[in-house]
Amino acid sequence: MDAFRVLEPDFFAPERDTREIARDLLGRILVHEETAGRIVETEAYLGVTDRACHAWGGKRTPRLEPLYGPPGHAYIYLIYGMYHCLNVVTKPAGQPECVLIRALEPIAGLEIMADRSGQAKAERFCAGPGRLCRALGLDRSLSGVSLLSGPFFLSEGSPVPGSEILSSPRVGVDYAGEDKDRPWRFFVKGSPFVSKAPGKRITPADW
DNA sequence: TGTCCGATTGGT
DNA sequence: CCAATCGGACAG
Repeated sequence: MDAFRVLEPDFFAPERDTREIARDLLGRILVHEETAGRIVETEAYLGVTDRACHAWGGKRTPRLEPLYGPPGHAYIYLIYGMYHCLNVVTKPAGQPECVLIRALEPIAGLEIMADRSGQAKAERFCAGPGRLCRALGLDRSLSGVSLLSGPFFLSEGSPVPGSEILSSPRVGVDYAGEDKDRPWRFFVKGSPFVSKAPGKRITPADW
């Protein structure tokens, strides 16, 4: 894992839009101990004004504290009593915006991922937010930790050019009213590792 | 303390 | 299409 160079802190410069960061995270590497994967799918959650965001309306609870913390840290929560979802906090403390990591292309520790995921094909190991957390061994005990150092971190990898990025509405946010259709899901065009086949509402990767 | 629900997944 | 499964949020 030493071969991976950790992402520089200025990746999370205050002036960067969370959607820009969501796109720039594509192609980067997520490492946890002996496993690693290339990010191929993300979603942006824009804080207090975004009905799909956990912090909508300024909601703040113990579980959400990491989301209100410094950028470059993880916000991990348990969903449906059995799966975990990993988010990367994108803005300075007090500004609860983040990027949900939805799929990875496995690149290290494939045997471990296969065992943990119970999946037969590598394309499925990390295809979905719950699956990738299971494959990398991530759970809420890691919520709040920095992703810029330590055994759990983000590495530079190679950013994906805009021409190779597509966007669509976010998945599973029908409860978000007027915000449910915002095209803030980003994924690598043609990647067989994304969580689901691109739907019909694909748009250019803009906002 | 009691009830309700979910940024998912896997099986029917 | 639907059940699994439980922590967290909130009402009382």
